[in-house]
Amino acid sequence: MAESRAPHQIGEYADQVLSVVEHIPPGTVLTYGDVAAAVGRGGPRQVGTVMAQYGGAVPWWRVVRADGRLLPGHERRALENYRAEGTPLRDAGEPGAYPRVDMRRARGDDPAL
DNA sequence: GTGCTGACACAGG
DNA sequence: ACCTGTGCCAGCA
Repeated sequence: MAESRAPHQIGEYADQVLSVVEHIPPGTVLTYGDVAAAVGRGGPRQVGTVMAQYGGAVPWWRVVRADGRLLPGHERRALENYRAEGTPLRDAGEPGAYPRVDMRRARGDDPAL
């Protein structure tokens, strides 16, 4: 019963998702689907929803779309981190067009997958 | 109960 | 490279 009503306790699902993201080693990235698979529950959309709310507490830039696209509006922020971590990128060479993560090389080697 | 929305994935054009 | 539609799962009006 009476569990002290913690003001909005983070659901266990969100907790697991954040945990996985925290464990992504620098220089590598995972897709939303990968994280969902690692957690073993929900889908990429659920992961996205969780990240939208608590992403600020974890290295959100290490989670990208399956095509290696960066978050709309945060490309700049992500690039800064990738440059500092040495994350392999695919340069488009076109000005104005932001580069994308080279999934073939940057994808995390998480054994959960 | 129905429908829309969302930091997604994938196939087609 | 871009856009569109469909499938998926959960939350919310």
